Amino acid sequence: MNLQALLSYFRQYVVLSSEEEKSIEEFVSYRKYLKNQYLVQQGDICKSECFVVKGCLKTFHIDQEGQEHIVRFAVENWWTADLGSFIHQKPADYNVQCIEDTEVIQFHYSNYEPMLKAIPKLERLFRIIIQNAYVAADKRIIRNFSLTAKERYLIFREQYPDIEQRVPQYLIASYLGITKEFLSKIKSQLLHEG
Amino acid sequence: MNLQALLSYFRQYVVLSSEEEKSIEEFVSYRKYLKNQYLVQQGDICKSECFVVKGCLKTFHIDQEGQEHIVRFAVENWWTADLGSFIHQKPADYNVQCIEDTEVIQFHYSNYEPMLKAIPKLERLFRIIIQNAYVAADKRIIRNFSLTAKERYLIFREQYPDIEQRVPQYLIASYLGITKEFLSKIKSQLLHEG
DNA sequence: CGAAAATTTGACATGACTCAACTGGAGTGG
DNA sequence: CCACTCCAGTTGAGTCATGTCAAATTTTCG
Repeated sequence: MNLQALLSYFRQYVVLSSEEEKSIEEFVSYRKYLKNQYLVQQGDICKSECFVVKGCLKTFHIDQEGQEHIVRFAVENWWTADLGSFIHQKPADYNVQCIEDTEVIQFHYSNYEPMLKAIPKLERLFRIIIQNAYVAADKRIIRNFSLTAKERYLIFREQYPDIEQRVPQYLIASYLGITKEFLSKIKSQLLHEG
Repeated sequence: MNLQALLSYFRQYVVLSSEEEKSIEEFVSYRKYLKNQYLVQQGDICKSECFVVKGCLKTFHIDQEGQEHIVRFAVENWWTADLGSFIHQKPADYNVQCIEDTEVIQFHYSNYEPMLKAIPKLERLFRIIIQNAYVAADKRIIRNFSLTAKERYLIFREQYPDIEQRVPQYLIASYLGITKEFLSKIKSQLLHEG
């Protein structure tokens, strides 16, 4: 099992001893998924939190009308799963599905508290990671209120140029909260301007 | 300085020894603000994270067009400030202002890491609190995409009946991402239905 | 090459916004 | 206790951003 990607990610936030690094291995597992496979299905209990080593996934919610809404994407070095479901072991609000063949390092719910107990520094690590995610989510809420679809698209393109290359346009439209048709019109408008 | 409100809030999440509880006192301060006073101003560096003992505040962002957007409200037993600004000591994206006379327990940035060092359990505490806030923010993003303004208003009313009583309607409209006029129309429509 | 998936385009519909006028308290002061 | 102002809320007419639906086109990939 190759945990290098995870360990170097961790090292950005906390200093781990080599025993601690070793011990992480006991709590996690390495797993490969194929394109279109699901890691989490809405309504199920989310059993594992996943760190993406390779690949690309989408997290989406299906509403009462049966419409899909992309909540976020995940690529290399991102976390994904349904955190709320994982933490509280309640039915998931979201689906998580591979857009490409994907490899993840995951830890199972039953290992979560034991791992935190064994390596308390990880409390800090996860606090920082979630903190950043929270701040970003808050900003996204404001952007969705105060910016037009076109402005949001331009920001997305700048912020995640890599993701734009890897995922189909209709998923990006959904992430931005607009229809695929309207995004198409925005793009053609941008072309005919400059 | 009366920290009971804060301590009983903490006890929901972690078990603290009486020494630890005592030690918290060294890191925090108690402060009163009057209605309309600001705790944070957009552009300034946010120096303190605040726990609301009594009162009500709004967090809002002013966009390029000069329009205000309510990000959230805070009442008793909630935290408020600009977390992103606090953590990274960068200019704040948000204003935080009292809607009522308010009393808070706050800890200064310079005490943040020392406090976490002195009482490592608080890493866990803050992880859990922020985790919950993050999960809630994510859900709000989805709601804003998949629900109409009327549906969002009904959910807000159910979720925060207390807040609806305490804050003027035009601020609630802004929180919901709609204009005050449109919220007024929604309400009259709800009246004429049942 | 052919079928399925993704994207584009156009006509029309609508939810929500803007602006401006009006209503109705809640002070305030004379 | 009336007159005045100020602020929040309401209402209506017209507009705009974005959505819906359906058809045409392009791309992807077995």
